[in-house]
Amino acid sequence: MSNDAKSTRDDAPAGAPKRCAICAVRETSVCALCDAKELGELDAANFTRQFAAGQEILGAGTPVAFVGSVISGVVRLTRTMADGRRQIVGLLFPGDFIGRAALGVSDYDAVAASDVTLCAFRRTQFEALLRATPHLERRRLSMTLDELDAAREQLLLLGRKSAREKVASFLALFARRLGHDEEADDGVTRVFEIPLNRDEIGDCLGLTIETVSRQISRLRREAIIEVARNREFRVLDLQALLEETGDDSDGGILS
Amino acid sequence: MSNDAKSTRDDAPAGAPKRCAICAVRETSVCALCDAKELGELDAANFTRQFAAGQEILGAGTPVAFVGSVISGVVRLTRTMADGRRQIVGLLFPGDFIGRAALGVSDYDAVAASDVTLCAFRRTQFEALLRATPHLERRRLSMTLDELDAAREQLLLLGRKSAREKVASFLALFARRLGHDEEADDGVTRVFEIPLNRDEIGDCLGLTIETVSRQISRLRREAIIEVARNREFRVLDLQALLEETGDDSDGGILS
DNA sequence: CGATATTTTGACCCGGCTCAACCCAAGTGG
DNA sequence: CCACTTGGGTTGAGCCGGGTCAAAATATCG
Repeated sequence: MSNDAKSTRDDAPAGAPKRCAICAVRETSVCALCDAKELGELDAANFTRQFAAGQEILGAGTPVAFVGSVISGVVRLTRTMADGRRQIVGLLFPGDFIGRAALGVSDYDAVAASDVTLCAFRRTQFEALLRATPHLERRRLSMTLDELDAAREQLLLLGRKSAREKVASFLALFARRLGHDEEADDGVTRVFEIPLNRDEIGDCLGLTIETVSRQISRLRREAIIEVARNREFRVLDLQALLEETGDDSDGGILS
Repeated sequence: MSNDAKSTRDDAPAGAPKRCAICAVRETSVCALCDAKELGELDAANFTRQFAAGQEILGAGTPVAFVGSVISGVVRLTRTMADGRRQIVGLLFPGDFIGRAALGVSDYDAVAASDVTLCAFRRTQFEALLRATPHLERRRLSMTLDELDAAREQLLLLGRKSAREKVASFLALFARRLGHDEEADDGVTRVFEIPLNRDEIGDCLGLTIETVSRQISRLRREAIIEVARNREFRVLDLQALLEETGDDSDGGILS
């Protein structure tokens, strides 16, 4: 249960630097457009919550007490059918916002895929802040439109891409969102860790665990990627990986 | 090209009832929360545009000159891959909003599926209105979140449902959004017209035209639906149709 | 190091795709 | 008025990509 999560509200002494000012997702989160005054109001209302990997953050059909920004870690949003079939309908990375302030319940589960730190607000309080803070609502709208675009991209993936294209697209997404470059003797290698097991990757891509595994094995055999300890990926040939996604653009991954 | 569309701006005499006040989508569109004063400002800025079935409203990668609400008809949003594979990523019904005010280009095509009437605004002007009209931005956020939910529902459909479940879900959607009841000797029949051909239905559901046709034929053989002139559907057994969708809830279709 | 969970691999199968023919309604022109 | 075309839509036959089932290999953890 989410009740196990740690909450902290360590009040900084007056005059000390505001926590918001040193926030890791200051530039990308819902408060990105806020000025110093607005930031002060948010700073007074928020609290930090920690979730361990696998812990439920919001449950489908259960009351939503809080909303907030992902500071670190990855959250997965899951829809489940009556007979157990599952689809991961969203992945939230640092800076992304979780929860719908105006609604008391959620349609899907939100689960911490890795250890997650959240900058949280009481739901009803955040709703009031939204209305009182134009920059906040504007940024929230813009982020939601981006999320909608991402979801529509995923519709194309699920509806029209082959298993190989799906897996390549998925790896390219993580390379872009979580990857960092590493110097190798034969060029640069993009390295990242996927905080999902094969089952969960399958639930993202509308594939079975076996098909995901086979496609990853094949990319590895072709020396496009390397995999260590199941979840650590190294892209040896980014160009080749992007060509396998079926997309015409690189999604902004090339610098 | 969209330039062929008819535009009208028939200025009403002062004191005459504002057009917004008698708008068919007054309660559901982006201006649903606006008060009389705000409505007056919108009324002064909007203009009506008509599009014939099949006409392009916005093209992927081309500049967006205007945004607006669908007054009547259905608009489809399409993503196309380099090799021609297509996915319909959204259907806009009366009341839905088309176009992203803050962005000058769109990622997908918007095409009139049926004859469409749009309540349009110049893009940059609407962007200014958004900022000046809190009720407008709030409603736009709420509608975008609803669209996101719908897109995620569709992710589950594309990723995890069988062809039969996909087609049943699709028909149930139109029964809910466009259907009207008709008294029959053996109970009520839900009637609607789908403004898409089999090809386009396939592009919605990630299926081929043949599979769509086979599933429709099967539902017809089982006396769950009737089809006239290819696009006119009558649901003879709504309960049975809903059971074939694979969903546990009825999506609010039952009164 | 043993125990357990996860991943990989192989063999086989089936739902939905491909390819091809046919149907049917709505023009169109002789 | 009818032959011919044209553009969906339907139906059938066969195939194949990805699912299913089973077993082996590898990680993780106490």
